[in-house]
Amino acid sequence: MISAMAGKQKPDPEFTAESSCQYSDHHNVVNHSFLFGSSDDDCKESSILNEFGWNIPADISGGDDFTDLDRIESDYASAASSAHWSDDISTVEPMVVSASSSSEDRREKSTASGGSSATANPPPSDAASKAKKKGEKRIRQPRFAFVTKSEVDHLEDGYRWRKYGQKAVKNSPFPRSYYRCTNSKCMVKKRVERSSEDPSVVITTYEGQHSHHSIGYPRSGLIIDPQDQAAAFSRRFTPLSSQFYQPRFPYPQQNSRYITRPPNNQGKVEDQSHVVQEANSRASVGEGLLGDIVPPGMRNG
DNA sequence: CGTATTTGACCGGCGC
DNA sequence: GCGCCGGTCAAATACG
Repeated sequence: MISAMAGKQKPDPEFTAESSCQYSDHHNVVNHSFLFGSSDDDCKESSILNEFGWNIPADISGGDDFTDLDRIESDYASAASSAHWSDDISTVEPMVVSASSSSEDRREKSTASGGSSATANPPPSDAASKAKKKGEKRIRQPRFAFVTKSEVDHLEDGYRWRKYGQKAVKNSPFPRSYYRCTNSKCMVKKRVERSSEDPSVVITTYEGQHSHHSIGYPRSGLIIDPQDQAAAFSRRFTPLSSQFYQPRFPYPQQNSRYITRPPNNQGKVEDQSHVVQEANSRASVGEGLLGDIVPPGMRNG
């Protein structure tokens, strides 16, 4: 993955979801656009579209069939520029990306030296493993991303995630967070970042597929049609309201105007909260966001 | 005390 | 070869 990303890091300054995604917040929900991609190798251009491998099938756009990339970009740009939002959980914008190869887990615990300079004497033992890993080409898991209008960064999806990294994003005041599924046998990862241009928008990228129904139910991995995943996400994905989850914002909230809402919006808050509760209840019964993605027959849970 | 998060260094790929 | 960058690691820390 690193390689795939690194290849595009130069154009990355144009990594602007705002300019590339379409959404509507007219009434709390949602234009589903599904972006299926191809491999990263096909994504040589500069926008998030390319990183995510935007490619939209016509049939599952929830009423708006975005089969034209330009249309998506322009639509989303207009939506973002207008920056009018009626609710903090208004939009889910799924995208699917298939990536070709990855070297991201090349080191998976290969060395104890890791990175911390705190370890005064990092054992150079990783050289060997490095050389070994070097030849290995990782098969990258399919990715699908959402552009979600939400005040919270980390969206509840019924699975538990452990944060393993955070990086500043170029040309963005907001960091990107990296999460891994807490299930040790599950290699699913996700990235969460907030759009720099429209702080009300959260971009969540999932990579891989859960090999378990819910926490603690391992199962052999299966490949599922990414379209199904996207469809499932579009139905299920719900930002977790601050009523239920109040994440820490380690970064400056200069755009906090998007994050807090006046008390006179209680009606809307109430409206959204039930959605969140629904999401939470699903999680509690082990459905999870991916419940739709993992067909019942494939679940162990 | 176990688990999750923070955080700075490290890694590998790419462009120059 | 060097620097940049996205992604990852893992010790330190925070949290329950």
